[in-house]
Amino acid sequence: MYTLTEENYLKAIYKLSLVAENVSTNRIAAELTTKASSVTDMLRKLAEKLLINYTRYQGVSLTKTGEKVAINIIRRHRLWEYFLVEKLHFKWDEVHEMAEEMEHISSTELIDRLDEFMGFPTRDPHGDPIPDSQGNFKQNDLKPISAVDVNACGIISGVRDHSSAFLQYLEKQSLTIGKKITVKEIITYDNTVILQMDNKDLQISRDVANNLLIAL
Amino acid sequence: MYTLTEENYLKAIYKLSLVAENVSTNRIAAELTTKASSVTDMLRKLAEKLLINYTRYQGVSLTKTGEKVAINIIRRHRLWEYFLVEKLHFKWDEVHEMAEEMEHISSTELIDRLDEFMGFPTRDPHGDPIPDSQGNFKQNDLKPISAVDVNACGIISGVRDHSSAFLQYLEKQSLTIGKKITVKEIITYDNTVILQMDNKDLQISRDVANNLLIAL
DNA sequence: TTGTATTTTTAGACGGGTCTAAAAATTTAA
DNA sequence: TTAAATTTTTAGACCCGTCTAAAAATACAA
Repeated sequence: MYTLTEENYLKAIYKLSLVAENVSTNRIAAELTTKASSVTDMLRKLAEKLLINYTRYQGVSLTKTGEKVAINIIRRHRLWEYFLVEKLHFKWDEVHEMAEEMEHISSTELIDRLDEFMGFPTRDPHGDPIPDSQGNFKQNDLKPISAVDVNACGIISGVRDHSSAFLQYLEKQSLTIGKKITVKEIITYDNTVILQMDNKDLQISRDVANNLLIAL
Repeated sequence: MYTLTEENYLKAIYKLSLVAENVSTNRIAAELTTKASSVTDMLRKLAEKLLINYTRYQGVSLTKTGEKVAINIIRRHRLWEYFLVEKLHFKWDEVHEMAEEMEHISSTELIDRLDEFMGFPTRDPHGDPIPDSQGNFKQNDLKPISAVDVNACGIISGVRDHSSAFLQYLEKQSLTIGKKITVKEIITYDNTVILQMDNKDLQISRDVANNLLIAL
């Protein structure tokens, strides 16, 4: 239906749309580590196929169709990640690259059967919601630890950074999905955060606090 | 490691090598439904990468490396077919196209884990052997029903034609892998074969007899 | 063995996706 | 409000895999 490259552009635009209404050429180029000129070429192509709204110099947004396609790619990605972790016992920091390839397998019947096989999971191994076959899902309502008040208490429920370096660090500190934590103190000097978890204190840097999401 | 197209060429050459020592440009073109000139271009490229032995006008054969790559693609294809049938409950005539896409997922770790997850199966849903992680497998020693003597008796163990039309026909006639059959008679007029299976007689055409393999 | 048919290769072109370099539009700052 | 900086687009090129048309090599047949 769509080429691998088109799918990757749609996914990138969707992701960026979540943090900014209008997505710029340069943002897309950065996200896909490609050049702005390449992006412009592809935007023209996607606009022609009615997958995005695009006028020169004005940035882009997904059309209804484009959004549907993007959500479907994300569904496939997250279902395969779930499969890799739950069925093949990969660790949560090992699955991203593989899922990047697998998300382009086109059969919807396959994905629906996979979904059923795994019991219709609603969250992937990183806590991100898995859209159902209709594309419906509830967006996470989570906050980075860096944004909550002292004495706030919540459940670790997601990450903003999916890099294996970050995930491995979290794993090592046992800062995994489902853990209950309390924010004890925020050091004003460098925004280091002191957490309590399992009755122990734990220090995390500003960057980590920024990328670790909790449900209050 | 290799592009999708390179992998498809290697697989095609491997397949054709099983029935003819030296594989011609035209045979490959037919197998991949492309043009001879395109094949020539790709052969030069594969030869440069030391995956095939190629001299102009002389046809090609796989190098040791090329064969290893080809067998690995076949391993991936057959493991995914097994997965689709055994875990996701697809029918044996539905899985070929999906597996054609999935065989190009590159991670060997993934394939080895999948293999383990399914208990190291040795045959795919069509009876073809699945190479192990070292690339070892025993080639089937099967005969088409059209090539055995009257009164011969054996177990249906494979097919030569993997088209869904053929597989659906077999399914309908219950001529599936594992069934025990006896060749009762061969009509000399048109080589129709009369089989006995489950104490019932069954007629199959010359073409069907040619594409249905049994272990004696 | 010589001519014809077939197979294979070459030459040149095209589309998809990418790049660099330069031009155009937009934004920011003086 | 004009100049400078930044962003975006265009122009032209390249690589990959493909194609058509034509040339070259090989195989077949009289």
